[in-house]
Formats: sequence, C-alpha cells, structure tokens
Amino acid sequence: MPELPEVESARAVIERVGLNRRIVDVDDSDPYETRPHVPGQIREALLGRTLTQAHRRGKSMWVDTSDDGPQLGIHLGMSGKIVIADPEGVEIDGGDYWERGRKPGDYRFTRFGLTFEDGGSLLLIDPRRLGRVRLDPPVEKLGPDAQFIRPDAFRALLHSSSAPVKARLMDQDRIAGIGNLLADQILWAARISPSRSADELDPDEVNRLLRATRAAIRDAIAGGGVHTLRVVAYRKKAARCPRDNAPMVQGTVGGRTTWWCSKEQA
DNA sequence: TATAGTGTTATCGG
DNA sequence: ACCGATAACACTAT
Repeated sequence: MPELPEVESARAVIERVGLNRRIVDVDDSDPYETRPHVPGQIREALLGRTLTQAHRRGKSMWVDTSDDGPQLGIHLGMSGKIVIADPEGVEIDGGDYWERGRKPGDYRFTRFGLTFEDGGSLLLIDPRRLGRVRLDPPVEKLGPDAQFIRPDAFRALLHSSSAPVKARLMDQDRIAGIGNLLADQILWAARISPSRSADELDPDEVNRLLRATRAAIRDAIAGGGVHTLRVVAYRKKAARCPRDNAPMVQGTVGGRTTWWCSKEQA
C-alpha cells in the first residue's frame, strides 16, 4: 500500500514493459476512479497512442503519450497497484513490493485498464478505490520529492510551522512522498517525537531527520516496500523498541495512527 | 458484526 | 487568506 517507494516501483513497471505499445482499448468505465472525467473521455484521448515515458513526484505518477497526447496521471491511493499482463492474461510484472494478501493474477479489483496492440494490458488494481486516474494531472502543487529534496529546502519546510513534525513531513504540498509508515520510521530512526513542533527542532535534529528520510526511502526501495522498514514490525500492541526495549506507544498525530518509542522519542 | 486502514481533499474553526 | 484538525470518501480484511 503505496508510499513513495511503492509508487517508484509502479513507475518502473510502466517503464519496463508499458512503453511504446499502441493502445487499442481503454477501460475507463469506473466513474469514481476516473473522476472528474466521465466514462469514455480518457478512452477517447488515448486510443491509438503509445505511452512514451513514466514520471513520478512523491506519490503521484504521470505518463507521457505519443503524438502530443495528454499526460495520463495515476495515483495509487491506499490500495492501488499497477500490473502488466500478457495477451493470455498472465501477470508478468507487478513491481517488486509486497501487497496485502493479493496473489498474482487476481484481477477482481481492476478499476482501469489499457489494452495494447499485442493483446497485453496495463491494469490498475485498487480494491478500495481511493486511487485515481486522470488526464493532465496537476502535479505542480506538490512539494519537492522527498527522495531528492535539498538540505536548505528541507530545513525551510520545518522552520516556519508549529505543527507536529510528523504532520509537516506528511504534507504533500511541502514535501512529496512521505506517508504514515515512512514518517514513523524516519522519526524513530532520528529519535524525535512525532508531536514535537516542527519549528522547535534544532539544527542537529533537522540533520538527523534528513538523513533518516533518505535512508528510509533508500531502504524501502531496496527492501521491497515500506512494510520492510525496521520499526514497522513494532507498530503493534505490547511491542518493545528494538533499540532499547522500552515500550512502543500509540497515539494520533497529524490525524494518523502513530507509534513511537516511549523512551527515545519522548 | 464492528472496526481499522501505508491517502487525499473538502470543510470547518481559529 | 493561512493554518491545522477533522470527516468523508469506498471497500476489504480481521
């Protein structure tokens, strides 16, 4: 369930096997997944074109299309996944991250699809339907990508807000790509309480946070998803911090369930 | 059966 | 207008 690392994996799937194949059919019949478009609108815009390049910023993806066509924007929401199937419908690439319970070839929750000339297809599978497909998505509102943000920009986004630092890290308009699990991992690794005011962090803490951000993203991409991050396994009742054995505690910060070490992140 | 959920956004109050 | 907190969205798995 996608944060920046999973979206990057999905982008890579499109780059590997989704490009330069003529689109001969489009299933955009789910009116919720494709809002505010109406069914048929995306189909009309894409028929006959090819995908030429896949981009990502934070958790948002968009794909360029041939012949000056529109960009195809894809957001995976809470449960979306991109899958490429061969002409027989056999899943040949779904990215390299874990996905809660789903088995390859389970297409029950397909919400959007492209069929290519050779019969292969690109599918958006999204049980919860909080993902979104749209033409020419507005991505300029997003903050800089969390994987590549520069130190001065990182410092600046924390500097001017009394909001809890976790809420600030998850604000996609200021830094794009960090979700609930990445945020918990970053704050745990940096030994900073999620509810600390962002503007009260000292320079050393800001440095620790930036280093932890880069490490968490790198580790999650290498490990196969945010669920592989160290602290994620300890986000549960009666768990103890794997560093100091103090109890892990739970609360709500920035509107999301949050777990932290009661000793090092006090 | 009731609840929680790895995301986004409209809405409300300050 | 800005900022932050909250509810709503749709649906499955536990």
